[in-house]
Amino acid sequence: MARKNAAKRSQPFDRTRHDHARETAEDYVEAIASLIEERGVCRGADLAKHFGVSHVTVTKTVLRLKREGLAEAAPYRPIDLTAKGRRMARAAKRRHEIVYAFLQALGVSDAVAKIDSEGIEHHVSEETLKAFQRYLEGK
Amino acid sequence: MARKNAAKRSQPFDRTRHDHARETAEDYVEAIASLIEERGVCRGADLAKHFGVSHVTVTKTVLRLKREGLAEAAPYRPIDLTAKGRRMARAAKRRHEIVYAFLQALGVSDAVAKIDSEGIEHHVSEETLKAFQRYLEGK
DNA sequence: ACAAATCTTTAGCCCGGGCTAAACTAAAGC
DNA sequence: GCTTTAGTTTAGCCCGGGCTAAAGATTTGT
Repeated sequence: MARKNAAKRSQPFDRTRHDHARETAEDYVEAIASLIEERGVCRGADLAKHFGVSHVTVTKTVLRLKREGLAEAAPYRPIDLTAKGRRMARAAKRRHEIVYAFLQALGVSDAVAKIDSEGIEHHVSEETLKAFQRYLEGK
Repeated sequence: MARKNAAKRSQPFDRTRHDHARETAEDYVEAIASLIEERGVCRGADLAKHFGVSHVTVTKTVLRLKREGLAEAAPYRPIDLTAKGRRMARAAKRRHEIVYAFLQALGVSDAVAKIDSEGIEHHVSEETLKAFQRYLEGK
């Protein structure tokens, strides 16, 4: 993903070039958490079905999550989240829910609100999220 | 970017796996159009500065845009958009402006609205955009 | 007109996230 | 217990979008 402007890059905390990887990680930990909640365990095949990608892609991505200390799994065993992964999952879920409820409150149909909220959730700052919440409360 | 669910993939028009590439293309044509408008021509170096990436990355991306019939440029010459590229740029700009105005109207600060709208614009459907416009008009 | 400065391209690398094919492990059925 | 079936991993490929280093083209200035 292209950085949006030069200013951002020259900041002290020069953002990683891999926003996209972060988004994927958020999607995965969120999905893993929800699958564990729903059916007790999360298997690679479940994730493959959930995201509509091949199981091989899932394996590779989960490998990265392990590398980054977000997930853990013994070979051929179900996937679990680390404390860090669970924290990220909770945060992502919260954002996701707020965005989804907000779009619905604005009059967007459920189906479209679902799709759009999945795309939007990774791009709303805390400030914007607060604005969404204000709207939700004030209506 | 991971596909969001299996359903979408099993649709007749199985969406391309490269949503991300489309977003980049939209950002680029939008930037190219705006640079041409501002200063008459758009050079690779301008884009590099605008996105905060190396000029080499710009060259590669512009090559892809040419391949896809969105941009055109003779070697060592300024970059121009094709009719198709201009159409995409107009559509992106419109979406961008609506999202930006909407966030501001919701009470988000200008700076944050600017950043968030850049991330969000690629993920709002026409239906959501309509809802944003309704809110803008009705307030 | 030529030298210097600026801009662009090419070559070659990295990683993320897709894929298929093939090998391997674990679970289920008999 | 052994075989089948289901799930997982490994190998090896593709493309997008980052990068640096080096080479080539254009513009500018004297």
